[in-house]
Amino acid sequence: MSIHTNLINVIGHFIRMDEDEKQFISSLFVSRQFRKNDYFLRQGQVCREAGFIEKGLIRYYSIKDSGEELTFDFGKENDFTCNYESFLDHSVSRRSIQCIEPTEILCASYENLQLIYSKVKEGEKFGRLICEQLYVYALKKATSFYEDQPEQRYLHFINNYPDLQQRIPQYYISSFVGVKPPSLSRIRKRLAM
Amino acid sequence: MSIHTNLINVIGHFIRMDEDEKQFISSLFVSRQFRKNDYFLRQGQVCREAGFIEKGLIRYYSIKDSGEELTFDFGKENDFTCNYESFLDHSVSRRSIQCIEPTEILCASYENLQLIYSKVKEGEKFGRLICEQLYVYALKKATSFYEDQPEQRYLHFINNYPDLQQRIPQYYISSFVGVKPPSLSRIRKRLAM
DNA sequence: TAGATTTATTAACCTGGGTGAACGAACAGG
DNA sequence: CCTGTTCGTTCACCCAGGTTAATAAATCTA
Repeated sequence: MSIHTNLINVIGHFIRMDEDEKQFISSLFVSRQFRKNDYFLRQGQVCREAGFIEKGLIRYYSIKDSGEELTFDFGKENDFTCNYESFLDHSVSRRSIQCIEPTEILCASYENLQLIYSKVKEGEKFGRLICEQLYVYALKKATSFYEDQPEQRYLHFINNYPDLQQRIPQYYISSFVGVKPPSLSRIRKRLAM
Repeated sequence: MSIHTNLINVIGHFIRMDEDEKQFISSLFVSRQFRKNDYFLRQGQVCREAGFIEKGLIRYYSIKDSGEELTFDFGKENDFTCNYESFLDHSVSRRSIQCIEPTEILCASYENLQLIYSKVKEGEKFGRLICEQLYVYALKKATSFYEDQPEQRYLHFINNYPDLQQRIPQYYISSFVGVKPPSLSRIRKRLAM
């Protein structure tokens, strides 16, 4: 019986598991393939699965009242993904999760996730640590809008994700940074000089 | 033996407790009095207590490299408070929590909080729900910088906290909204017309 | 209460991002 | 290989917020 090595390694950064538990956790995830532009989650749906990105690249976005698309995050290999709020309380998602490359995601249903929490020794701890990590990340994101200019946010992006810069269209990046495409062009021009 | 009524009521919004548990939880919190401008937590310290604001008003702020003070949140009666990151892993806090009114805070040490998690039936659930609430709030905050103009963020502030507007100096509010005081003045002038 | 300090507003000027449009490059599909 | 589309950049113009400084109002405090 095969095991999802990357997934187990990443979970291993959070908690300790014995071999049976690794096998058990692995068995709760099923691999799904997505083509470019396919959706892992669509606005208006309820997020019923949590995912682990085995390969590929996704973006999180929402649509403003004005109709404007807003890309506020990306996910790549070895990242977890879901709309956490929607996943937790089965509320309708206001955000979409779209693959911007051919992507393989290991998916676990809400019920299977609960099995990890209840059956695995440190399962509850895993859930809490994931939530704490999400919180710290969201807080950092909010803080960057207080503390940094768009130029600095762009620099953070290319420093934190040097590989992603090549794989993501500029207009997704500009949205992520919080400016419009012409402005990101100007920033890039300034930095190049 | 007296019970912290407000505290227990607020916790009651998250979990169910029997009378013994209410009494037990109450006993883990000790009341502390703060004068205006006193600190619940100073930048550079480790946050060793979580608090419940019984009465008064606090602000969260950090200092930018430039020396500029940045007020990014407020807390008022019936809110919980701490620097969650620092509290959880005993890391040094980069943020300060200061009372901007005479304030009474019911305080529980890290160890006492762990007692709630371990001894109270739904204690773990309480911890998780608090974390989820923090996450959702931080995410909303980040989102508001993507979606809203300063004017809209100011309007959200006065709609969400109509009572606080009178109790907080303008230059804290302007910082919270993400603009400088002259700009908030202009926004207020625009709105008044 | 008077004087000192802090806070809020206003003005003038500057800067950086938004907007709409044009252009060229890259790309996809037939 | 050509053609239509998409994407990134650039331009000109506009506008909102930043900056600095002056002033007015509110608050402390002795």
